Amino acid sequence: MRADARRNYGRLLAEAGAVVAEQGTDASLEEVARRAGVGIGTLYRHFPTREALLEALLRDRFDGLASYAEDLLGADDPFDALVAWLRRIAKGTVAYRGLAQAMMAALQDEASDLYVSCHGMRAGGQALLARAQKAGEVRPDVRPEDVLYLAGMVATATEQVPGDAALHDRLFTYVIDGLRAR
Amino acid sequence: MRADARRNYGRLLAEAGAVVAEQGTDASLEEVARRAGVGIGTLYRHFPTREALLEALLRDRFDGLASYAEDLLGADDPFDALVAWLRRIAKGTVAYRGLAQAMMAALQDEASDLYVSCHGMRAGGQALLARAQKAGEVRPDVRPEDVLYLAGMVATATEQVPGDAALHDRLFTYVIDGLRAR
DNA sequence: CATTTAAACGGAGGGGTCCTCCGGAAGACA
DNA sequence: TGTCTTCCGGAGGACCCCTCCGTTTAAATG
Repeated sequence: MRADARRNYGRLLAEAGAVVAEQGTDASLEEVARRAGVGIGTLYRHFPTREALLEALLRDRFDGLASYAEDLLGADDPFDALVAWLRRIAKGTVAYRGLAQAMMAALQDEASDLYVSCHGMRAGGQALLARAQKAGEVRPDVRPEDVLYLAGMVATATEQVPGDAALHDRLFTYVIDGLRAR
Repeated sequence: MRADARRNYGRLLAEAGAVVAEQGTDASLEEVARRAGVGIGTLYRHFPTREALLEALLRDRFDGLASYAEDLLGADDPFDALVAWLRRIAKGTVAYRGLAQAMMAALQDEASDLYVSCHGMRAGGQALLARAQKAGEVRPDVRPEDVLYLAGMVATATEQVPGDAALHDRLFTYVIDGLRAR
């Protein structure tokens, strides 16, 4: 990779982080390129698609969630472990407005950059869920995808009502209680 | 209202219904005008904002949900009544892709066309919830807005995964069970 | 009918965005 | 220093949003 290419890649990623944090996942890519002091063509060469850019932006986060899941597999209470993991997902997903949507869409498109990139995270969640089910704490009919959708759903609602943290907590609580085996 | 104005209003509304059904709530308004055989200026005169158009499109649906709630107030089981109402909301919201989002956003903007227009529906839902809570079937900490957000959340997930009706049902079930008083 | 008038129409136009494509710039390596 | 290959930049075509205003036309009036 040539020196200028590497430099531009870094600048683009940094500015993309800022712009997407401000404007959400469908921010203007031309503005990202402008702020990075780079031509729009350069942006498209490094990130052929909006999703590719998003994926680069999220890779670390996915890895963090994967290793967090591994840590939690050693926790005492399987249910609390799952809940803690989901809470972190739901909180983190709010970082970029529109991200929850994008994630839910990606979850059903196995060829998408995002789907592939979050594989480790998915596996971690699956393990946490299986453990909690085996312990009889989570209803047995819950599928692995379900918990991710639930987290995405809560995150979506939270995005729409950014001010109301109490609402977010209540919604999260309902969903978690709905998961619990009776 | 002049005859041509009334005619154009009707055409615009009809085509808007079709286009939004196809493309979702952020469909091209220029295409709506084109299909209606009307200038773009005419569209903006009748519907100054995208939300105004959406509101006109949804008014009947809101009224239907309001009167459905009234009917259900006479049903035997308060919990089942609430669930039936929510199920109908969640199903209906999927008619237009992006609608659940728009509704959740509108719910916190009391000045928005959508917020005002769905007042009757909100009141109906509030009554159903209060009855179910008084009967001790729904946890007491649930606020009136919460149930609408929950319906919107499920609808959002369903929009993202249009094919999987079973997923939709599962998610709906979790959320409903989370609402139930233990 | 003919005329007038005010409501309604239409679409050009300025400002954005997306994405492609290719001539030109500039690293890298000899 | 010169060559070669990679990389850059931004013009350009297509689309969309929304406003503004000259023109058309329904409808009321004489």
